[in-house]
Amino acid sequence: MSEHAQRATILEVARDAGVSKTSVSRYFGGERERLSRDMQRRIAASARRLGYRPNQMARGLKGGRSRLIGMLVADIRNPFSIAVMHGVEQACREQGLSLMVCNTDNEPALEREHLALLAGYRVEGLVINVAGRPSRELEALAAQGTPLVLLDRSLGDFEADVVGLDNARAIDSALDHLQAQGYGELLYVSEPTAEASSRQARLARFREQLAARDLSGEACCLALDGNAPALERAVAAFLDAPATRPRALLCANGNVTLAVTRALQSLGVPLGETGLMGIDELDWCALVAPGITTLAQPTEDIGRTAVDSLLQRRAERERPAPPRRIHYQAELIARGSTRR
Amino acid sequence: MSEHAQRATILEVARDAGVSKTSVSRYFGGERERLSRDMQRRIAASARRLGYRPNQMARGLKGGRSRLIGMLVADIRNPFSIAVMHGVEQACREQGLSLMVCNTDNEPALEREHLALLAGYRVEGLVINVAGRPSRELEALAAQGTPLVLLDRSLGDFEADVVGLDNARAIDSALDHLQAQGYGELLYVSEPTAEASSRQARLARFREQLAARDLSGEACCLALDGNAPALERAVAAFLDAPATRPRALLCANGNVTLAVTRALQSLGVPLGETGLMGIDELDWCALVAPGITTLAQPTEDIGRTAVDSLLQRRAERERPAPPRRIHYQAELIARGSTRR
DNA sequence: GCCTGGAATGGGAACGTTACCATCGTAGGC
DNA sequence: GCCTACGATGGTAACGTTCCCATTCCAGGC
Repeated sequence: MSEHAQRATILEVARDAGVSKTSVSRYFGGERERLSRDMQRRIAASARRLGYRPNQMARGLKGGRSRLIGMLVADIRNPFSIAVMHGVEQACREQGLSLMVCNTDNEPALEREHLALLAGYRVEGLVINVAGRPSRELEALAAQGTPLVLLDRSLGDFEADVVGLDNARAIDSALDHLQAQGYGELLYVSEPTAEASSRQARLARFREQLAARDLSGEACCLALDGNAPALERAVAAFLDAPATRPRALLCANGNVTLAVTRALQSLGVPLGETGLMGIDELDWCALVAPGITTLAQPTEDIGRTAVDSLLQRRAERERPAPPRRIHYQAELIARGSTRR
Repeated sequence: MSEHAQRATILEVARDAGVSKTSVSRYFGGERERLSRDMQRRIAASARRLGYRPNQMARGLKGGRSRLIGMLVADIRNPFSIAVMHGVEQACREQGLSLMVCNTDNEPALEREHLALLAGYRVEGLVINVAGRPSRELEALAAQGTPLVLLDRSLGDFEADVVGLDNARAIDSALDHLQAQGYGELLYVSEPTAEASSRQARLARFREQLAARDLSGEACCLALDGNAPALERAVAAFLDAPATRPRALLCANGNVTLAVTRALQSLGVPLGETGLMGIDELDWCALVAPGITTLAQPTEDIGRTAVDSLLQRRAERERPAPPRRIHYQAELIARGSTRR
């Protein structure tokens, strides 16, 4: 291993060990036990001495197995995405797979671009968490047989496995809790639902249950990026309207919880008297004022399950099993913000 | 593009367009302008119709250019890491590079494993943010000529470019601020410094300045993972000790700020009267009680600069330029936690 | 008219692996 | 003692690119 030595190749190792490159290939390709004790020792010694690492590019080319999993994240700064990604990463590592993470910043153009790149690397599976309709690229990948799993949101009528939260029951348990705590006038705050099925599911369930239960309230969808004033106005309007029962706000996800908490603080509204509750558990929910009640998603599990699902698809390859939908239950973490 | 069609190859496109594969290669390899108008049209049409994407594996193999950048992150759940990663990712995209992110969860074994994998993919550059001494793997990578850049922490006497915070001046401005606000008795809280140069630099500067200024105080280093009680005891001891001037806590990074805030809350200590300040700006610092004063790092810039540095190294290839060290200034965000 | 040169294109040999198909012993069944 | 079969090993042809070196064509200088 001199100064600017190129990486050693399988051929050099083979020569150095006095064996054929096939044997070296077998050694590193997981067929070690097929080799004699002696040969194993010699290969190990040579490889170690030369600092040999199998070239994954060559491997991927020849065998068609890139050992790569791609992940498309709509917003990498969302803690939920990070937590899921952590699960995905662990599962991949356990399987000897590497992960390529691409952040689309919610831009469809970036999404297509990244998808094209991942396709170029011939990823063996794709974990996807993006907005919008399925792009040409995605359809090509699917048609080509790349295992896909959608995180949190399904994609139009696109047929693929989905792993996420049981949104209906999550909303139900939120409402159960709020009702039990005596809140009767609700405002549900969400980001725009147009492009994300999970947001739609939550919103729909909220509306549905509002009618079914002894509750009144409304929902409000708005984009959060930078227009805090709009949100503040909406919250203020809700708080100023006449009401016969205690009021509470329900936030559709962590981003909303952050924005709403800011708005409430800016309006000087004390939490608890006015209820506040959010989907997604965040680091700081325990720290703000009386603590913010949340519904925690089992993020790591979701990530791991996504990878499992991918591998299963790959295993049953040509079999056209119907799309699986795996829904996890949220866990209620009650804190002061829903205690009057 | 039939149901389970394999991806088209360059040869198929060439045949379909009635040209040679060299021409197709040129078209996709960024030598488009060398081709006649007519040929460009024909290739574009065929490629589009067949859904052709250059196989990056083959590219990487032949040309030795993987178009891949690797990033090693010690703790992916640290918001600082995420923010930097976002910058890295943007810079990579602008350069047409893809990013492979590996999380080491602060485990040296995982670090080696991931490094080996990245080496296998022949990454063209490596952004590294990990603890500990340089591993064999890392040294091999470096010796082989892979451009490296260290994030936030330097690695023993390992020679490589470093991008991070100007730790000395960051501590100075923290102390300036605390002093100006009238605090005179300080507790500096850090995670163990053994394996991270930036932690060492901050701690050393703190101790040094304590002596140089009219301040008294001490420093306390402890592991945060799960032993909240220990931290709580340390904080309580500081608060109980007799003092002639107002007390303040200075947190070495975002993790510490989170843990200390929890400890203070659990002890029922009001912020402001007891000062609190942290390095790293976090989503929720404005939300907790009177707001927590922070020193914000220019995370995106740090990430982008890291990639720039990598590219520059690659450009000046065989030239043995001395290691560069780029240090950014932190920005003070004053809030209620340091107002008496 | 011939030679030079550059622009447009094509052919073939790598790149480092793996998969398939030999080849070689040698132990065991008859 | 011979044939079979299996276990251990090796040789070689792909995989899909890029890069180097032709080749062709035509414009322009002498």
